[in-house]
Amino acid sequence: MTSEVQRARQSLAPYARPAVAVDLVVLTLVDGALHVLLIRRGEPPFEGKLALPGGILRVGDGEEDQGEDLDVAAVRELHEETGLESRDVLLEQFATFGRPGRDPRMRVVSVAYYALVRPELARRVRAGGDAAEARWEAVGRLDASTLAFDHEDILRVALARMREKLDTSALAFSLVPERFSIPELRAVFSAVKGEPQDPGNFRRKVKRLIEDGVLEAAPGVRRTASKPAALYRFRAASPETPARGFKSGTRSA
Amino acid sequence: MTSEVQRARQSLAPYARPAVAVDLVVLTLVDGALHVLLIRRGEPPFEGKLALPGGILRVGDGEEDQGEDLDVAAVRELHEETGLESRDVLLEQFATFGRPGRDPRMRVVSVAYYALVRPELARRVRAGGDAAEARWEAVGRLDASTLAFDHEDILRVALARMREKLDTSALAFSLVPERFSIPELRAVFSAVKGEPQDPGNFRRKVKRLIEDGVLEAAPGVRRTASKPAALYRFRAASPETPARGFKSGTRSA
DNA sequence: GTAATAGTGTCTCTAAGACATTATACT
DNA sequence: AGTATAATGTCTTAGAGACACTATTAC
Repeated sequence: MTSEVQRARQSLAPYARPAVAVDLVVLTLVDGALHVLLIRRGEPPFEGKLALPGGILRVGDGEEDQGEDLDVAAVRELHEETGLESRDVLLEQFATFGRPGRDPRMRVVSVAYYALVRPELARRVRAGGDAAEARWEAVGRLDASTLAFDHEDILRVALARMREKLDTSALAFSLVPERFSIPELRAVFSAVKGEPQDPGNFRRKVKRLIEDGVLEAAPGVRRTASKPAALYRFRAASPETPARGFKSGTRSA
Repeated sequence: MTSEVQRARQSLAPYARPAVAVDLVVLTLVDGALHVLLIRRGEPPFEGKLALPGGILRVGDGEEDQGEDLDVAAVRELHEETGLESRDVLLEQFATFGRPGRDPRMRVVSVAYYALVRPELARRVRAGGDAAEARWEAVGRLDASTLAFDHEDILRVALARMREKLDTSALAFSLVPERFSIPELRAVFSAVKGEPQDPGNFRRKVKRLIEDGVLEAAPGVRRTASKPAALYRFRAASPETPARGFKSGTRSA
């Protein structure tokens, strides 16, 4: 047993290897509801079902050229399947899925990322992207067994992680336009948390972020069905004052 | 480009594959300080350096037999290298590391887990485990470049994730004895957060957990250098009343 | 004008932080 | 007796939640 472990670390080559893929949970907000980008599968397995976009990690020859980093693969797949650039989205690894049998063809370990897309960029995806069959589906409307593989699990874990981080990171600002109104930001919180947010209380929370320098007023107004709303923007990280999201810093004097 | 992606999903076989490993950040508390289990490497690369325990994922033949799940591999490695059983520890996947070149021999993608070990079990590790060279090292004393591969990164990410979850999960209860005193639990918080916790305020927080049924009084006392402390235990999850950690539920009436 | 919603203000309650104080053990 | 620390209590402040209310726009 000891020798087995030691041999494993000494010489990795003789072991059978799984395929390693990168899968993407690409999310955006459409009309106040979370939507996920899905692709209709054209071949078995799961032919005709919807699946998360993704692809195989490039590993080069594995020795001299060890290939691309996981994050690079995620960026590449995102670009290939949506036309989006990495600077346009928040792309973050959140979990890895490797249950035997999750792909009936062979053992596949999938490193999963979520990609948060601003609403104004989401419209371009079908036109610009490579994947002609890509489509946005409302997360709430997906019933069990519409997704291929274990992609329903992956989606669920992505949403759970986002819920955890929503209040303590700058995540929400990647789901609104670069210049956004407070009601728009509130819609993100309502959608991700799955319950409406009180307008007054939410506004107060955002106002604190402005006082703390996390957000700043932006020119223009957002026209709505009634009274227009003022705009704000997320203040980019600077070396002295690193970017913070909700609650990520002390609010001392 | 489109066809490339489609071919990838249709036929995974022709792609070169990385090795997939499971690495473990095994942590415990010794004298109020976090310690991580490390193994002295006996062969290149990084001969003589300390490394996280871990091993290669078993994938079977990859077709008929697709091998073991990632979590199973983590449990197996933990047992092989420490003798610990999965029921004794909190084992949780937290991130995956795949930078090209992180292992000079070949492309290796490592799925990383942290394993939290109760102090009373930690002492058994050297005697019981397979890895005779395993040793506990104080996390605070590790200086850069003592660890092999990118294991310093892995350790850092593990600790960061634990800090995030400490207040919102039951994680802390896996680093104290099954029956623990409030000061012992406070030591866990102090060690993970890296700053001392106020005794009075911390006690008040724990008392709320007792009122809420998360913890319950346990028989006996913990003897200390001065006044003995009362003991408590974490109430196991039940179907009706799922287990909660710090703050993981509403504290309503 | 009316409807809708942006934006403000108020009241209550919970919890965190910074302590001071008391109680009970070990030496 | 003296020391250490478990355990309790007090005061202040920040923030969440539940509202009522006002202001400004589109129609």
